[in-house]
Amino acid sequence: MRRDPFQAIADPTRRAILVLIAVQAMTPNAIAEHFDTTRQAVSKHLKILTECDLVKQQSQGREIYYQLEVDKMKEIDKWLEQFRKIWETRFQQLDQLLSTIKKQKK
Amino acid sequence: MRRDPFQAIADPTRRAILVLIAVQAMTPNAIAEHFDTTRQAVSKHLKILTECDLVKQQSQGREIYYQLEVDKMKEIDKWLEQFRKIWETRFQQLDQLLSTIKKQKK
DNA sequence: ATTTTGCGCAACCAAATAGTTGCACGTATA
DNA sequence: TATACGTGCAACTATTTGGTTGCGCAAAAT
Repeated sequence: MRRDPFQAIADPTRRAILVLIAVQAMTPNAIAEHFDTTRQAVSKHLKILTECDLVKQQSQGREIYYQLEVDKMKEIDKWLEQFRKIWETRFQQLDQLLSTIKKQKK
Repeated sequence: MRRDPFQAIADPTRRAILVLIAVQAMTPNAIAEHFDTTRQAVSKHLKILTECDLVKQQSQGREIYYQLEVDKMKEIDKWLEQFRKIWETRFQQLDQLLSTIKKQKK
């Protein structure tokens, strides 16, 4: 089974769940109340998110709180890094171009 | 049809294609040579990437060069932004904790 | 002790997806 | 002009995915 953070954040509901529990840990039921879906559906999403370490569980009595595991998000950020370099370079080039035009005007 | 950059980068082959053409624009055939897959499969991935504006085409004779559209990557980066804030805050907190311990040692 | 609540899990279903094969079309080359 | 090449696209298949329903189990409430 393919299970990586990229595949995990492909689903809009899962992205929303991540944003939601980033603020504070929540139970599946509490999460489900925020969306137009059932607890079981949320539970499945949480399972996927847990399997790729984007969230972690924390039992408290019969309730299970899910909270964001921010470290795994860095993996996505790390992959983006290489592209960030590109757009920063291009921005610099644009910047240089603009300042060249500016100088020519003077 | 769901078509957003998050869903696009969920596939490892598509991520590899993006990295590949980030360096320089390439034709579908040239891209396919880099992977253990057929041209048609690559073509399908390119279609998806094109549909969500992560790449753009540039015809040259009968060849079609595909190049990275770096701007759309920023959309993913923008979403990550909110989590980056979290891990930076946590790092600061850890940093403060460490310096507190350091002071106590003195 | 019995009922309710919160939960995970397995079975099932419809829709989406990755990949293959075959074809059509325009561009080069002979 | 005839042939080869580079490509997109449609049809088909196997697999995956998101969602639902219906369990069973353990903790809390009655």
